Amino acid sequence: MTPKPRKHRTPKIKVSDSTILRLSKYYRALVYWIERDVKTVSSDMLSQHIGGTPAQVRKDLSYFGAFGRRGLGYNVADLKGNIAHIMGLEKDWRVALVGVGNIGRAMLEYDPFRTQGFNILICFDSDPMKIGKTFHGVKVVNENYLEREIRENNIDIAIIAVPVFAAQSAADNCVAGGIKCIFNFAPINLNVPSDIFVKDENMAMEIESLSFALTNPTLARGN
Amino acid sequence: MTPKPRKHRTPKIKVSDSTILRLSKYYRALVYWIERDVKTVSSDMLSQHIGGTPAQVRKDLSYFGAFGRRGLGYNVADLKGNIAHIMGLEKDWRVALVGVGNIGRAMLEYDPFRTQGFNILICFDSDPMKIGKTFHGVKVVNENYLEREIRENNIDIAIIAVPVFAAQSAADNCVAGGIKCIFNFAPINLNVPSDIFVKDENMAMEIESLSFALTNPTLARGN
DNA sequence: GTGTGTGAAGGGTTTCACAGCA
DNA sequence: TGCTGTGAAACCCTTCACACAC
Repeated sequence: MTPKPRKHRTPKIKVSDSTILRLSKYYRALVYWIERDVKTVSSDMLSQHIGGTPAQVRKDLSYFGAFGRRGLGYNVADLKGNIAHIMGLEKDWRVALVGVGNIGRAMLEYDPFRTQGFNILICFDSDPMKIGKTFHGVKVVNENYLEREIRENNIDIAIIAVPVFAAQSAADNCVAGGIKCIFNFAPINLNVPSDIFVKDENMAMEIESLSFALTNPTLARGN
Repeated sequence: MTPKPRKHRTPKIKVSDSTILRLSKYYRALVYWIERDVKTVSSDMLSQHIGGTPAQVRKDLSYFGAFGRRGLGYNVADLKGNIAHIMGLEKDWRVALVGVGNIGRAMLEYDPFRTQGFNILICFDSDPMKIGKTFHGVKVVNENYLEREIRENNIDIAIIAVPVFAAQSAADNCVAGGIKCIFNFAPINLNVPSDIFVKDENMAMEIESLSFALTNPTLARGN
């Protein structure tokens, strides 16, 4: 009768990376509809909004629970809350930025970051001209102190935005400092223990895939 | 006897996006070895360098040709040349940047871009404070002229780095101007004709997948 | 009737294992 | 012998289709 609060379940199997990325998209779509006072959505609406199929939406969600009501669809606010909880988006994360170059500074200024609980608390660089200065309210510390500062500041996520030649040792120091999660912008395969989660953001790769798509219009597929 | 020049073949089937992204990695690895005067590599070396399996390396390459020599491996310079040709990396691409905000400026300053033949020739913005100015040697033009300028400058690739609310209309104007390839940083699903290749770079999604990985250490998988 | 939740089918990518060639 | 190239097997993800709940 009354809409029961739904608890999400934990899948027995590891869930695919594409499912997780789609959950992010669903989340953004739900925020969009909340702003517009839409109360209920169907898997069909969700799929159209993000560019997918209704079956896939239902499958993705079904890994974590039964959030909808048959014949009615999903309550927008509830589903948003459930996804936020599944993905840990209500939490605040303590983030460190290693390398205050162009990409690093773009991350500092990137708003969706801050507003979603990803707080860059400390920056590192090896350039004496930058050490001691403040960028966007965050102090730049000598990269030599990476391990200690990561540990003492209880950092959850390290963003590595240094040149290739410095990336592996930066990662090593982060790991030594106890980091469990790395967001890596350097176009190199970081060697880390298997319990460390590394997410690569390799702009060069993405760009080159555009070149491939233009060169081979008949071979390339979407994303 | 003499190492014959190998021509690459065109696959009969569409090749997966992950294969293309790995070709980029192989390419980077080969450049690395050329700098170090390594003449020959095996699929095993390649796979270790980028973090994969030897079988996958061979399979990926086999879609495009037989570039190795049984019992010997691959000639580094030849393979680099072949991959460059497959991916169109010897070409120069005419790129337009739509939106000169933080991300846009980071793209302007991003070196791997320029050095690989991706030339940002023109920028667009709607901010009167920016129009007419020059960033990194590139002039900023009023976004209203997007369609015309894209056409007249024969732009191959448009980078969309505007806020969400402006992204769809920017894409529409690019398409009207004849663009075939879009690199989209706005966290929104762009609606474009099916012959337009769109590559999404959604930082928020990537970041949220880190949050998921930290929240569910046992469920998350690599990249 | 409507739209979800899900086992089963289908399709695509990765891994295996070995033939074939240097 | 050593390592590639490649069909076949295994695996994973997506799509289908329908029972079921509202």
